Parts: sequence; C-alpha cells; structure tokens
Amino acid sequence: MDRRQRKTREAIFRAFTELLSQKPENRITVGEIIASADVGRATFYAHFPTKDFLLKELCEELFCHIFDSAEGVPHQHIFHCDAPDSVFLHLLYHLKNNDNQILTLLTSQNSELFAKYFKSEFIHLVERWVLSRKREKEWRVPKEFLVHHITSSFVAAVQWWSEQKMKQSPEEIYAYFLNVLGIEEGSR
Amino acid sequence: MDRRQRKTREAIFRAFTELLSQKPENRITVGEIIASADVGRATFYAHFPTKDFLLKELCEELFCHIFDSAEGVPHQHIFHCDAPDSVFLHLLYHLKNNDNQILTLLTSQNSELFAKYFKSEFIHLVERWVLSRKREKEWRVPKEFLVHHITSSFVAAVQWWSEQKMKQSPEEIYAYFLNVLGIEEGSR
DNA sequence: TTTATTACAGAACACCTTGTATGGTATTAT
DNA sequence: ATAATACCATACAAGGTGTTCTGTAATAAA
Repeated sequence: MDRRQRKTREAIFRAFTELLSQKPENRITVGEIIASADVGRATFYAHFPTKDFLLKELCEELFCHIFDSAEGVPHQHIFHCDAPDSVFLHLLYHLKNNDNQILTLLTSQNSELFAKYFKSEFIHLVERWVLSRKREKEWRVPKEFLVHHITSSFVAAVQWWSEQKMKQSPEEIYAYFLNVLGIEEGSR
Repeated sequence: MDRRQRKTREAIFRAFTELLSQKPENRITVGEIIASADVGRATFYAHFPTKDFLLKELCEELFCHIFDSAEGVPHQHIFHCDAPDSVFLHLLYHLKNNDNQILTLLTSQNSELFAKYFKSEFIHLVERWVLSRKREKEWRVPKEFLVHHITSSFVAAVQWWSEQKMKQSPEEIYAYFLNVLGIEEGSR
C-alpha cells in the first residue's frame, strides 16, 4: 500500500479515536475529523465511504490485533509479548498496556458501541475456549447461552475495571472473573 | 396535561419506537418521525428539544413502568398482574408479555443503546437484591463488581432469549440465569 | 532519469437535516 | 363567550454530507 495512503489512513484513525474519547459518536462530524487529521475532504471520502464505515474499519483493526495475539497467532509484537498463558488473563494484560486505545474507547461515552464490536469478535474465542474445556454433557444450560454469558461477563468485567481506573491488577480481575463464573483456577 | 399534548406525545413515541425497530437510531431523521407521527415540525420541537432527549424520555417511560412493577410499586396494571414473586422471574414475565416494546428494542439494531439505559436503571434493583440476600463477608469479590456482573448477566440473558425468538419459557431462562450465576433456587 | 500513475489539497457544489420563527386555526379550560 | 394554548403549514438560516472538479506532488515502473 502506498505510503501516502497509509499515512492518511493512520491520521484519520488517530483523529477519530481522539474525538471518540471526548464525545459521543453521533456528535462527531466529518469536518472535525478531517480538520484534526489535517486531510482534505475528498481524501477522507476516498478512504471511507461513510463515518459508520470508518468506525467499522477502526474496530476491526483494533480488535483483530488484540484477539490474534490472544490466540497465539503470530504477529508483529510477538517478540516482546510475555503475557501469560490463559486467554483471558492474556487479554487483560494487553488491555492494561493499552497498546491500542481499546480500553479508552470501551470506557468512553461510546462504550456500548465498542462493547458490541468487542463482543462480536470475542465470542468466537470464547466458543472455542468453552468447547476445549468442558464436555457437552456437563452443561446444565445450552452451549450458546453459556458462551453468550461468558462473553458478556468478560466485557462487563473489563468495563468495570476501567471504570475503577484499573486500580486492580490483571490477576485480581481475572480472579474476580473466574469467581463469579464459578470456575476453578489453573485451566487455560 | 392537555389531551392534545398527550396525544401528540404518544404519537411521537409510537412513531419513534416503530422506526427504532427498523433501523439504527443515527439514521432516523426528525422528518421521518414527524411524518410517521403525523405532527408538524414545530410541534415536535415544542415537545422535545432534540432527538437524543426524545430517546431519553422514551427509555424513562418504558423502564420506569416495568421496574416499578418489579419492585411492587403500585401502578396502573397491578390489577391484572399475576407475575411471580422473584424479581427476575417477574421481569421476564413482563418482558414476554411485551407490554411495552422493550424486548423489540432490546433486540433491534439499537440493542446496545437500550441495554445501556436498561442496565443503568436495573442496577439499582440488583443492588438492593444483592444486599438483601448475602452477608458482605460471604462475598469473594467486591460488591460493586458482583452487582455489575449480575446486572450484565441478566441483560445478556434477556438479549439471548429474544434472539432465540423467546422459544423458552420465562422459567427456563430464569433457571439458566440462576445456573450460570451459581445461585440456588428458591430465594426472591 | 524519465514517464505514467496515483493520492492529495482546495474549492465549489447540490442536497439534506436541523432547529427556529411566523401567522393563522382549532381545541381546551375558565 | 373568552382567553389561553396547542396545533399546522410554511418559510428560513445555519450547518453537515457526499460529489466533482482542477492543479500539484509523491510514488512506482521503465
């Protein structure tokens, strides 16, 4: 991809992220974005057909990265990634680092917006985790219900955590999470 | 309140609710609302200063009713309300009835929007429920975390339920809910 | 290095949406 | 009957959206 393209794309993402951390999405105008990103109006629309699409692309970029890393998919920063083994704890570490701006956005006035995207990506990971962990016979509720529940619970835990300004360590949150889920420690 | 006022207010709510069940909130214009409600433009703005405010009022009207009923606060339809005693099961009954349009909205493309409002009202109820049910010493996680978790879990359960077209009975969902929360039956 | 391609800025634009203001009419309360 | 007020229709300015144009600079390919 052309270096110019990459730069403007990045500039737009950065500007939009910054604005999203300040005000609700529906009160952000394309005019503000391009002013903050310092690109021309036509340029913006050459990259993104609409503001909704920009949001979608941003989320995909953000979540794709963090979930790939959680699943051990090789990626750029694997060299200095020493987060622990459990998928959930691993994610909490990444979030605490705030590599990307996920936590900021998950706690902004647009939290629900991102919670939706976060869940829709995260649920696949949880599904695999559940399948690898228990026999179907042991479940006392439908698998889909359980997966949905765990997914929501994790996102809720993360939101609560960042509302607390992340006073707690990832391990503490992980322990809380396992506790309310009624799961014993030690499994990945 | 003037009958004319009540009628237009109702018409606007109805039109807005209908539109919300069809498309995302940010793509609904005031023009569409007043066309559907069949009221003049100036009239709309005499009632609601902005679309955001209309949404807020709608949510308050909707949730106030159902939560009051869940807490046993006397209200209009108490005469024919034979929903059971447990707060949660009681709510599920009301939702299944779909007295108001809460379930429709909680499953629409605007689900997160309503989930936010729903949670923010529901959390107070959960807080009281938790306090009345367990001693603080028994908690192995902070009270706020627990309350937040239960609130999110209930909303998640309701969303899952309506995504399943409410095939299950309120009792079944209630049982699932208690199960994943690790709670024994029998308490209100 | 030269050439062709492509992304860009800036400006102008038609269109839509918002929120306000006007004057006249019908409903309501007194 | 009368005063108050909620209503409609219309018009309007201000601002946002998405497109189109021209000229220029960065990039890739020869």
